[in-house]
Amino acid sequence: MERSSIKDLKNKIGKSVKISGWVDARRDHGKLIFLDLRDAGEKVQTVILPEKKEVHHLGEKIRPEWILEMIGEVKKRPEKMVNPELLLGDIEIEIDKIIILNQSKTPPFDLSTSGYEVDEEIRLLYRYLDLRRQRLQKNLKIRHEIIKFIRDELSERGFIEIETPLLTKSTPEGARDYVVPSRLHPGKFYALPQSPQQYKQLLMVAGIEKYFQIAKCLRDEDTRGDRQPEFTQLDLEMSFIDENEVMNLIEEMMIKIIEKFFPNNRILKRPFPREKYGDVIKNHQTDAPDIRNNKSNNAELAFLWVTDFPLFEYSDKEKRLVSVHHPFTSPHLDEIEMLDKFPKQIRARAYDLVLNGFEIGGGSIRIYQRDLQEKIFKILGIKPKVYNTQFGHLLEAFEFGVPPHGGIALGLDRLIAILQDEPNIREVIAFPKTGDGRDLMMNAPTEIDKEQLKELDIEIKKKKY
RNA sequence: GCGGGUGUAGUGUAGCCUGGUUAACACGCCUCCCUGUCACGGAGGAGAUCGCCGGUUCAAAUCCGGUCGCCCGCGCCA
Repeated sequence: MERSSIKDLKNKIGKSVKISGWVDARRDHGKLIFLDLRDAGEKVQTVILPEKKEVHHLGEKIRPEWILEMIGEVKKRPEKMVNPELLLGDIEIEIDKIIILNQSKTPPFDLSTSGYEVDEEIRLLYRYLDLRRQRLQKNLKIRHEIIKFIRDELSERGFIEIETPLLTKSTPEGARDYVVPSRLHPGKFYALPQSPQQYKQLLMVAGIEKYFQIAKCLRDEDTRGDRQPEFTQLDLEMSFIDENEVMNLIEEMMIKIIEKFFPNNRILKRPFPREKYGDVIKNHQTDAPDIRNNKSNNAELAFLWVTDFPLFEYSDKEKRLVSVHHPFTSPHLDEIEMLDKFPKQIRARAYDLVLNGFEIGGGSIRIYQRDLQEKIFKILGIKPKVYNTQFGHLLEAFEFGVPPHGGIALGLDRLIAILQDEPNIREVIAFPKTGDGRDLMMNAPTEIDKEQLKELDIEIKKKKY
């Protein structure tokens, strides 16, 4: 007999079915035993009658989270016993046969709750159990659906998804890199990408015109509720466009996603308001303002485009000008001649998308002329020898017919967390890391053995731990 | 690195301010009873050296000092 999915049982009244899954709850009335069986997030009540002696005997020792295969008849419940609270509350399965596929220890915490009340450390240690809870199953499912929608939508619009390397080159600008030692090149290191920025620009040089990727990005910085060492971005880039086309595309997609998956949420303003950085700071004292009328109403979605960021800002730490966005961001064309004299006054062709006080994405129109790119590096205090070593590939590429281009990256974890009304992005990531970047379940990071170190020609200086 | 919060059975909490018998409650777990429950119900039971180290005291979960873990924020995050 073929296994039936619990969600399909409603159409099989009167039929004998085979179901399998986890025991969600057990109510033993002595003679009558009820077992709720769960598969793929759906539950159904099964009844074991006392006259089925052998099955009844098994039923007495079955416990929550055991895995059963059950054969029984799908029955419509008598009027009085219908439970209107449950999706399948008007049917039940009268069990003829049970095979215990596996037993389970008592879980270390309650799986039937939202889970917010449980210490997160133990949830992460047993993440495979934590993920059984309904709330997290839903989060992973909606995440999948949103990402699928994005893929379909962009594909229809002529974008193609292209994978870019994870093992790449460390660059000094921006966040701290995660580095990977090279075995074949002792003493040299790859870096894991903070974003596919340079690759996607090089794809524009390659004539791809419309690229996107659901991309893992890695940054070795301290975490926050909305920051993880590795996270997922919708990364996209287009040729022959301006900032309006990028913003309009994203805006249309956002609206579609919310209408399709979150019909009960209300978008505060459509089209999304666009405000210049200077005005945003003046009016809200932050570059990611929450412009909701009622800031505790999470069903209200207040999108805001922040535009016209400054191109540079002075870094006290580095004692030099640094890029506000990144060094590939194009300045406003009519301000280029001011670059030498008043660099801090130059505005960037950059834009951020803010949702309810969180930056959920940022992008820009890029530089596509070698001269201008070199000039920017110089203003940033990077010497030609250095930028030629670090960015020479990009500069050289710019000499081979580069289309004007630009794009954006959207933080999908943040977006989904906000839409799902979760307090942090860990709730929408299957296997998140702790505040100090550990995976408790896998127990990573770990030391590696001497042989591995030797192959990599690496020595650990001194153990401080 | 800095600031704030927090740590008591498997889980979630109370008790701490104002030191004083067997550290309480809920859920879970175990045993028994129960033919209509659906977070079933009833009876009984096991389970905690109160994060760790030290101090004060006749006496410390409680007061004091130190230390560690976790969470949130700041720095940092092109």
